[in-house]
Amino acid sequence: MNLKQLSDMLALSQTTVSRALNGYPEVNEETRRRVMDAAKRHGYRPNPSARRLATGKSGMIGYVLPTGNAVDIDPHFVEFLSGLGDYARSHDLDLVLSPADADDQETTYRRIVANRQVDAVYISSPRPSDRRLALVNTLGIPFIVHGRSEGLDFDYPYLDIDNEGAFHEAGRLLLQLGHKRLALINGDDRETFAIHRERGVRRALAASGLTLGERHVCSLTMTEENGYRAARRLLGLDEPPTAIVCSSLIMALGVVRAVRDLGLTIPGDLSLIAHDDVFPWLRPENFPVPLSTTRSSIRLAGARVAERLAARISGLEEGTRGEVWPVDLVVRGSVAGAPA
Amino acid sequence: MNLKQLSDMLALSQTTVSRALNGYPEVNEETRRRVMDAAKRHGYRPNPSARRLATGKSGMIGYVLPTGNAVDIDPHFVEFLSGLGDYARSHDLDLVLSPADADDQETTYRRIVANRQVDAVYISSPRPSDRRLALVNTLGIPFIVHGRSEGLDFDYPYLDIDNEGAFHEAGRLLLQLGHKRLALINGDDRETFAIHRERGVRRALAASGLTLGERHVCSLTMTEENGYRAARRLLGLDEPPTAIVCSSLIMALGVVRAVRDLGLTIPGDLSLIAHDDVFPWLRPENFPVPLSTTRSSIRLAGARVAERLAARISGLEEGTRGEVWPVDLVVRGSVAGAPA
DNA sequence: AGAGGCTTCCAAAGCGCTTTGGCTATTTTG
DNA sequence: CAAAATAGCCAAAGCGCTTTGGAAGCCTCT
Repeated sequence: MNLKQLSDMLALSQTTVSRALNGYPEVNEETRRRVMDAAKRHGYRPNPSARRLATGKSGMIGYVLPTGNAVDIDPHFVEFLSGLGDYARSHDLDLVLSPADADDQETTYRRIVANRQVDAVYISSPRPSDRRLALVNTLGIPFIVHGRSEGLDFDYPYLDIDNEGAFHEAGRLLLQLGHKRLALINGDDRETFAIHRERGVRRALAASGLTLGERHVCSLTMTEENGYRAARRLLGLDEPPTAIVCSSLIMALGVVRAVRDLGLTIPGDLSLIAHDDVFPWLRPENFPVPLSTTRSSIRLAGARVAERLAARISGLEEGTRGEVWPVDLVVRGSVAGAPA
Repeated sequence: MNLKQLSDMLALSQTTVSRALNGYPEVNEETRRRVMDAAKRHGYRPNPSARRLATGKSGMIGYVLPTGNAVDIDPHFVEFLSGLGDYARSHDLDLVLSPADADDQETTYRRIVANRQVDAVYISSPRPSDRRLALVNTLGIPFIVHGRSEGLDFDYPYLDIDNEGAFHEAGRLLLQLGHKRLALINGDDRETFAIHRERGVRRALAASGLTLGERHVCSLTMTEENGYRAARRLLGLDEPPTAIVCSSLIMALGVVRAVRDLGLTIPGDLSLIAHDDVFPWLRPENFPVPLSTTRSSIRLAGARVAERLAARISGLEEGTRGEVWPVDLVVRGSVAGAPA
């Protein structure tokens, strides 16, 4: 059932039927009802390929997926996707993932924009002066950044959480508990979120006249193994930290294992706070010692990004508003006063 | 730069240019070279919307993503996606995720097929008599199933691992070590993979004249918390198991925690074998006691599924071949002889 | 009563590609 | 050597939609 058949059936022109269906004003309400009724009865659905060719709009949002043998998509992605899907489902949006060589994403961005394959894109894990942002900005496709960049000479729309604030709070709490030697086990410090977190911890320390020693900060991809290694290294220092702030629950697993291996205890010998993105399959309250966390649902962020993308596509959102979500600090058993 | 401009520039018809580019035989090789050369020089890329409208082919593969508030996409998905992306990237395939209400995926399948939005789809986490398979089979779109169904009256192409064989081996090893009371912590037993795994364990026990008691098998979604709960329950039984086979590394984390909570040890009091899908961020050799596993890379499966989908799209693969990968049993410190 | 303005509809021109059917040389065949 | 086959190219007809530029009919003013 295509437009021609439907309009023949109604003894109307394709023009009128098309307009009736798309809500244009220049059609009699009575006629519109007839058309919409017939369309529904016959299960008419406009062919998206044709519509796309005519309008240049695809009804899809895009994501360039960095791939490569050395590239692992991290598990945060899937949670974000859950949220995105929640919203997209109820708004008939599809998501197209365009795999790209991690070292050359530009070609792919150019392709999907030139081909009008998607109406909008989102970008995640941005870095300072991220070239992708400059690119999509000049390409002129609607986009939203999940996270933030820095050092760019233009504004852009984003959704981020207050990473600096969260880790500042975490640091402050530990200092209040009398800890003097903090350490930070961070994610990849080329990404802005990691930079912000480090900044937050440093700011907390500075307020107490302390600093974060170079040897007291680790930046690694967020695996259990890296958490373990970082903790072993930190706890093997001459002046080991009495408290650790950690960027990921998965790394925290490794930290806990390292502490055990060394015969130490949490929070007796070490206080631990980690960031929790809220995975359904790994919850901080279920750690051997319930884990204090800075908590922010990445899934909700996914839904919100989808919502804003949809708004931008339909022209409801304009400008370059940045949205920053506060982060909860949830105190559980893994923190205590500094050991004497 | 579109086809018309390019053909004008070459003083050829659109027909000839199109054919030259698409490798049709009725064009002089000399001409073809000229055309391809000019196309490359001017960066001509056929507009996919137009091509799709004309041919009905989209160059994309589809996946219907079950979503909903109660639905979590599990982290396996992202690893599978990594593999899929690896292959897709080098073959200019995009993946479109169509979010659907988990309880009504049929509508979405029908839509993407009717609209010719994708050239092929894959289906994951199949169940016995899975209606999705019957559906896509009758809809006539090329597809591959990751996993297997059962009880269907038609054949279909799939890629699966030998879940039954793997868990049979795991069970057999434990029996050889003198264990008499095995337990199974499984995934959702509505899914075929879980059924196969249980079958494998039962078969191993049966060969020794033993059985798997009802109370010795748990079927739960694969979270750390569920692993913990299952283990607590099992180890609290009158005749607790001396060995557990577990369907997931994430659940195994919970098992390990439960064992610790109870003051027991692995492998002294309990032997443990888990299935490892090979996540980069959680490795069995890094468990407090290195974990024995049945191991199969879900990422490689993703790449293979993409490869076969591409082959089916281009007509290189036909029929209903099922492909079953063997699974390695990797023995590490978490198994030992049964306690006296 | 004629000009101007709405309302409501339509024919036809794209959008950029593929594919059908045909045409002209050139080569092969009986 | 005429007939048939082949190679190489082209014009034009789709694919199914949106949108432009009217046009007819009916009011409303002045």
